[in-house]
Amino acid sequence: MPRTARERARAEITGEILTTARKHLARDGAAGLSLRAIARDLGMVSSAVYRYVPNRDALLTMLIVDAYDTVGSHVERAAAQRDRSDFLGRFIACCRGVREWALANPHEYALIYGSPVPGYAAPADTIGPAARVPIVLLSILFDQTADGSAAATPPLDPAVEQSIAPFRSFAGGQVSDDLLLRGLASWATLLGTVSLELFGHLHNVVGEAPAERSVFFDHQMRHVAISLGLADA
Amino acid sequence: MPRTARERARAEITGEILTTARKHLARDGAAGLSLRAIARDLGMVSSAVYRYVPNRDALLTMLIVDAYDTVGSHVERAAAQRDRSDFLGRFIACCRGVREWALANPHEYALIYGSPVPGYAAPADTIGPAARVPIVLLSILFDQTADGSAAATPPLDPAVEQSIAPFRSFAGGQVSDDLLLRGLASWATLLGTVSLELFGHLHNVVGEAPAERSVFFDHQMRHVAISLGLADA
DNA sequence: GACCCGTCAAGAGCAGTGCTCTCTTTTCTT
DNA sequence: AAGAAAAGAGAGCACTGCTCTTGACGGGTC
Repeated sequence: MPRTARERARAEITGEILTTARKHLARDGAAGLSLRAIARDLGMVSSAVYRYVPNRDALLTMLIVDAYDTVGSHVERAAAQRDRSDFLGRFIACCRGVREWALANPHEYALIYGSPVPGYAAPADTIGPAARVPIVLLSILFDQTADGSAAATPPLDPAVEQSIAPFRSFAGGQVSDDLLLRGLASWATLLGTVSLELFGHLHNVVGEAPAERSVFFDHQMRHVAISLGLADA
Repeated sequence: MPRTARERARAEITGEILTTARKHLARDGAAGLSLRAIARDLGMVSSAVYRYVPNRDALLTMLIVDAYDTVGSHVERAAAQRDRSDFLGRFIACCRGVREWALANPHEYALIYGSPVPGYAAPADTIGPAARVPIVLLSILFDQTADGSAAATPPLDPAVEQSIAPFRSFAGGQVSDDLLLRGLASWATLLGTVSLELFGHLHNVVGEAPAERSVFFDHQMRHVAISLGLADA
């Protein structure tokens, strides 16, 4: 925690810069994010901002971490409201949580799950926050496996098993390779479906009314849940 | 076709601008696309470019249409190499075609399937080219249905059926609603999987070696094919 | 064949951007 | 109180998209 007045002021101004940046991001998107505009909003000169933020990319990184954290906590909260043994309920809550947050914060979603900004490499401090949502999903597969309700695992091509070695070691061997692969497919379908909707690829495909979009999404996610063995067909 | 010398010159220069823009897009991405840089490459002054391209957004639109067309023709060609009755082969060829093109042209892929550029609304002339790949996929479901090998359609919630009314009318009623929904899920999984890989979300999840990535992708797409009834589990 | 109008290239210029450098002021520490 | 560290302010560089004006060239028309 900050002690001296200077440190307090520094933390405060840094916070204000971040808040303003978030506001600009929500309104104009990542590409429109301007350090000068932020400085103007805060009534300071552009060069002064550089005392707090090394450069534009660093600010973007902070916003990325922030976005991962907000969607992560949103999804964690949504999943926690269901009974732990209600695997299907947790899964659907999770999916809805991602979509709700994405619809409410489209630019933040685009920032983390859309095209990476060119010439920008995500630094290591994003990987922790980025893992929060996948971990919530993975925990369902954990519990499902521990519960004994996971489907019997079919034989897999060794090369396929080998390819997800990093993921298996992350999961600690508590989930079968087959289920891990299905989980990754679910993750891809979830993000794919949200991205299709958010990026405008469902025009003339799914009705525009929010209720239609919701019903469609829920149905698709239920379909995914079935393929995970979380629901009956 | 151009007739007068002036029109010929105009078409030629417009083509050169597009070619150079494509080159810059491939190297620097959409955000780094600069009319001035293109003008420099072509040995003309920046304002002269505006004789041929109304503004940066219009150039982006041309590149978007171009990207949709190249991936579309690439996938069409890949699918056409399989026997028409080989549904699974056509589907996998299609998926691989999308991924191959995406890996070879990451910025183009990001341009059309990643975050939309802020403040930019895709004009109507993109929807035709954008539909080419989905149409290839849809044609497999057409043939599968005509062939009688599509699974019997389970009863669906009327609200769900209603939500995909635009898509159903596009498909002309030749494919069951259930299969259309599964098809959309497949499309989402395909794009989701490619996006995860391309946008760096498979780090520490799937091995980095191209062979591992390929094996993983093929397995996931086979899983999708199963859910479409194109392959046995 | 002469003319004249439309098209084009070029340059200057405006407003904006990220970022750096220097200089001054403020604030904390000794 | 004096010195050091931090912060603010401003000028400046190189770049962007885009507009406007000026001058030159070419091609259809009288």
